[in-house]
Parts: sequence; structure tokens; C-alpha cells
Amino acid sequence: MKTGQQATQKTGGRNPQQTQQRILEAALQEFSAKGFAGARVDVIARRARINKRMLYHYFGDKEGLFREVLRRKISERAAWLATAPEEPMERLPAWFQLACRDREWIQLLQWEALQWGEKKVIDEERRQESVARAVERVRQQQAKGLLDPSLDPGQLLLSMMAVTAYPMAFPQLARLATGLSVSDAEFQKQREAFLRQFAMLLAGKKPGAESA
Amino acid sequence: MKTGQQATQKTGGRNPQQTQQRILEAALQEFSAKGFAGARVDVIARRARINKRMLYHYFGDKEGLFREVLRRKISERAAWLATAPEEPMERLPAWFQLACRDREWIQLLQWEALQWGEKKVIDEERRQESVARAVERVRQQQAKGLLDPSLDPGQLLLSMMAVTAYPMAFPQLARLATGLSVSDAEFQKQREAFLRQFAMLLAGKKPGAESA
DNA sequence: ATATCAAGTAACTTGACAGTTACTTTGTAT
DNA sequence: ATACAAAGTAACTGTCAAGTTACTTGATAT
Repeated sequence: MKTGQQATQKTGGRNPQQTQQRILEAALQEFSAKGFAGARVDVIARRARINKRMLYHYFGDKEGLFREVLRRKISERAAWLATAPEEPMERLPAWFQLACRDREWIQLLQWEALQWGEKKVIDEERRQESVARAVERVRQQQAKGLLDPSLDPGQLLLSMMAVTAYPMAFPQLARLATGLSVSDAEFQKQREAFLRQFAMLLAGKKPGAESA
Repeated sequence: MKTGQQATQKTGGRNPQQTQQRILEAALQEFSAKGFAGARVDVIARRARINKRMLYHYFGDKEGLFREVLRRKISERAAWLATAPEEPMERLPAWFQLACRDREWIQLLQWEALQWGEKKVIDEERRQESVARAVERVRQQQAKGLLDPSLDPGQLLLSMMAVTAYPMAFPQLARLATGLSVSDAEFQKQREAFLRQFAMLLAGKKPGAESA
């Protein structure tokens, strides 16, 4: 008896999982581009090629959908970050590249900051844990002499996030400061090179010739 | 004959300038809190204690009002920045304090980034000029040995803005990383101390005892 | 085969919001 | 005094968007 849960690919027929997936993808686009207030439920529905009613069926309301989008993105990011290199020289450039490739995430964080400010955030506990692990890694690297040990680890982590994410969060300022668009390959090359030198300073070494 | 332009303080009577001022103040609050899309014209009118019609009278439409708010804030900031100290040791903490005291500005920049992305911004020319001057100052300090001369000045300026403004732009991340709220005096003290040490690293010196 | 429930649809309701109309009040120049 | 323009008001309008209603279609368990 084909209870039909293992290979539900009829392309034309119904498919709740695919429908939800399509809604989430469309919602990610719309929310990261327009924010919660600016996003239009009808646009999401149209882009997902579903009836608006289904969106309410699966996610309750607009905010429920937003929370789910954010929740999923957080998991995805946590997984990515776990694969980032440990060597501080390549760590900042790698974080920067991650930010370049996933501007949707930066934008979601930005909308979140504006909408909820300092209040408790969605999925607080999981994120707290994840950040605590990152602080711990900074501490270990300080112990190994790969990062200046006299700096507060929390503040240092925050600053590392700042220098890698800021250009994507404020593309207009990056352009004003460098004359290049952040999506320009030249800008990205320049920033990566800068961050490599910068990482040396954070280790307490002078950034002369790095090829030695 | 009292043509009445020099001392128009009747408190009860009409007063176009004061009305405009009140609208602009209320609009700054509303726009920085909710962004352009989220801001409500009626809320602005109510807060300014004026009739909505006057808002349209003076500023054309919602966007016209937004542009004017941004334009004024930009002037204000340019003036403030000109008074910031030149010594790099105190410069980062001073910028940070400025960011703390003027979160409305950070938020406006953030809304701007999200709404207009990399496109040409409001008041582009004036801002370009102002940033160019800041880059030039960085270059001078590099020449004087107050900042590491091997770093690209534009990227360096961008990074200085990043480390000073990021905590206010992403208060939720600052809290996750340090356990403190950004509006907490303790957080601000900690960050200022950190930035002082950080400035020494940027000069290429090791940040040992700083009291000497 | 058919009852049952989940998936899906179109049209509707309700409220909110940007912008307007048609009007009154107030100051000032002649 | 009075004509005139700018300052100000209340109530309205058209549009748009979130969320709902009442319905049809399709899969599957018995």
C-alpha cells in the first residue's frame, strides 16, 4: 500500500512540505528585503505560487511566519560558523566572505535590531549558547597567543563581528569611505586583504610582510 | 510697525517656524524608531500637536519629510564630528560615546541602509565630502605614526566606524556577546576601556599599562 | 465505494493609513 | 475697515493590506 510519504514527487499534485518550503523561501526574500513592517503577505504568497490562505494555515500569522524564517536562518548560520577556520589570520576574511554571501542574514539581524532593540530576541537561549561558545574560542586563542590576551574576550568577539559585518550592514557608508560598491569584487578583495593585516595587529604582531 | 518676525513668542498664537520644528522633532523620533515604512504620519502629527494637514503643507509628503529629517541630522552630525579629539587614543572612545548619545542617528543610517542599500543616498555630495575629509585625517595620522601606515586608510576608517557604532546598531548581539545591555553604564565603561586598548593596537603599539 | 480529513481556492471583510477637500481663523498691508 | 494670504482644522476618500469565510478538490483508511 502506497501510504505515500517517502517519495511524494508528483509535481502537479499536492505537497504540503514543498508548499511550506516555498513559502519560507519567498518569505526569507521578502522579509530580508523589506523588513517585517514593509513586507507584504500577498507578495510572499504570489512569489511562493500558493494561495495566501495556506500561509495562514501553516504559520498562523505574519509574525509567526517571520519567527519561523528567523529560526531556520539561525540554525543554518550556526552550522556554517562551525566550519569556519580556527587560524586567526584567515578567520576574519572567512567571516567577511560569509557575510558577503549571506546578506539576507545581515539584513534580518538589522531588521531585528530595529524592531526589537535590546529586548529579548527570538530563539534567545540557542543563540546565547552559540555565542558563548564563540567567546570561549576567543579565550582559547588568547591563551595560545594568537590574539592579544589583555583584551576582554566578549568585547573582542563583538569587534571581530563588527569589522567583518559592518560593510554589508552599511553599504552606503562603505561606498562613501572607499569609493567602491560592496558587491564589487574589487571591494571584497581589498577588504579581505585589510582584514588579514588587521588580524595580525589583533595578535599583537606588526603586519609587515606576511608571506614569510 | 511690528512686522512681527523678530520676537514671535505668543505661545498661544500661530508660529510657522515652531510648528515646523515640532513636526521635525516628532518625525525624527518616529522615523528613527519605526523606519520609513513603519512610521505613521498620524502619530507624527499627534506627537507634534499639529494637524496632519500642516505636515503636508510644509513638507509635501511623507518622503519629503523623511528627507528633510535626514538632511538636518546629517548637518548636526558633521558639526559634532568636527569637535571630536584628534589623538587616536581618545578618538575611538569619543566616537563610541557619540554613538551612545545619538542612537537615533545610528538607527536612521540603518533604516537608510535597508531601504536604499547601495543606491545613491540622500544628500550624497555633502556626505562624500565629509567622509573624504575623515579619510584624509586618517592618512595624516598614519604619516605621524599615530596609526599603522601599512593599512588602507579608507578600510581603516570604515573599521573605526564599525567598532564604535556596531554595538549600538546591533544591541541584541552586544548583549549576547557581553551579557550586558548596551544602555547599561557598565557596558559603556567596558567598551570605552576596550577601545582605548584597541586604539593602541591600531597604532602598532602593544597595549600594556596605559597610565605611563 | 465512500467517509473523512487535509490541502487548496476565490472572494470577502475590516481596519488602517496616506493624502485631500472645503472650510475657518488670524495677522498684516493698504 | 477691509482685502488678502498664510496658518490652521475636521471630516472625508480611495487604496491597500492583514486576516477570514465558505467553499471545492484530492488522498487514504476502512
